[in-house]
Amino acid sequence: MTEAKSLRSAEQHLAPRIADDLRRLIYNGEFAPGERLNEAALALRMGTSRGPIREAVRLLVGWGLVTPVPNRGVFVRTLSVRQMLEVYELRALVFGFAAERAAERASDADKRELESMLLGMDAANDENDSTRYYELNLAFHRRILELSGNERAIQTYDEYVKELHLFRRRYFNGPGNMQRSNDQHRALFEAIARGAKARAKAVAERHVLEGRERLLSTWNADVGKP
Amino acid sequence: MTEAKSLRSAEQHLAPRIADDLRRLIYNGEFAPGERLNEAALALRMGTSRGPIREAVRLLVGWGLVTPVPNRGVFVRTLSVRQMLEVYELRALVFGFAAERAAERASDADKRELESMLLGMDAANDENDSTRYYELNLAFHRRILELSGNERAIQTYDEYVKELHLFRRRYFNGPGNMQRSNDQHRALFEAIARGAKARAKAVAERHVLEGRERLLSTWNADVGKP
DNA sequence: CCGTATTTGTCCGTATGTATG
DNA sequence: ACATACATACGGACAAATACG
Repeated sequence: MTEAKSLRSAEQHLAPRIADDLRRLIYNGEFAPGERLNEAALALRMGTSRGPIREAVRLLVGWGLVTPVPNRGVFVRTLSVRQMLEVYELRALVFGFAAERAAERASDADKRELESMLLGMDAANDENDSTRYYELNLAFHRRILELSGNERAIQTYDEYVKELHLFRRRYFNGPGNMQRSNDQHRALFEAIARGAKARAKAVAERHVLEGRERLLSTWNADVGKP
Repeated sequence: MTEAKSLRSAEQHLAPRIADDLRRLIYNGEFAPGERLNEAALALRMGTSRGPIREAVRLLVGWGLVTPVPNRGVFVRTLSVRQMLEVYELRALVFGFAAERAAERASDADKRELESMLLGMDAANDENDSTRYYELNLAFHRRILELSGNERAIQTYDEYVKELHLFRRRYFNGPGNMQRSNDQHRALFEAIARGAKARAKAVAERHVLEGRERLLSTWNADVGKP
């Protein structure tokens, strides 16, 4: 439902907000991969005209969530397994880089913050609260990216995560992997905490790549769509 | 001058072409960093209305060449030295990754192609043809990216190169560095040719990072703008 | 193979917000 | 502080192209 607009005037810059709404709708599966987005229908749904819709859609194109086809419209992007593997490789690369830098740069306060996130994930794990675990997991990774001190790296990483999100919803991590994933988080934290940059980098890369392997095997068990 | 459009009708999909024209204009310095892009003026210049201009500008935003300011318009992005250093680090990372993969995957034909590019750069160097050297240099790097077999890596790399282009025009490589740069190319080629992936990765990373250092020292000698 | 319907691409008028005198 | 100028944001209409029957 996405609370529709009620204010009539003083409502400017609709496009970015509409783009964010659309992003959420795509993540939630309301618009399935491969589906076409109808400008007029979206305009009606969002209670606006086609202008802001078009701009919002262009933003989604820039984010890689939809692909435009001339004179046909835009389609929710379908990430092939091959493409997903590619993005995972790059995500591993950037995350490894960030972890290496974080090991060099993290302050004591930063380390305490990371540890508290770790504890939170432990708790979420015990309570089998996969949603909360997922959120904390995202925040943990992002914090490490921030600690790299490289703003552009954060941006790149976010792009990858956004794209993988298209897949992650379908092939979700089972609860069994949650514990294992968090063990790796702890190993990564300890490497960062003691400034072992080479190990931090290796552990971080491996962590992402193992996530990739899990998803891949889940998919292989499925023999789902290409 | 960028040959203006002459065809009047049957010309559709203006936005992507306009965006590409604008990209060239920015690269050529016609629009200086920090300068504001006026929609109406651009529409007049391109011989179209403001609609396609708006969309083209949004594409530029997605490419990171311009930054939008609410109710103020878009401005040609000014890459700070810090930002440039960040992008260089990431470019080095991706290039190192690609070189490692290329060392594993390059066929004999691929290797011959790389070597011919190398010879072309030698020739351009001898003739002091920096424009041709620059083109071949770009193609050489790009070919290695392609050999990585990771399409998304190519895309990411292209993004970085586009952004750095904003800077490269001002702080251009002197001819003295051309020889040294090509020596590194040769070392990289040899590592790829004999499948030494670890060395290929290291050489590739160092190559980009040394380019970064050169640019940095050029800038330090300048004490130019932030 | 052709006509029709639907959808995207384009254009321009109007409103709103910011900066400048 | 106020008025004016100016640029973008939005809305709706027209034109072109594709898909379908």
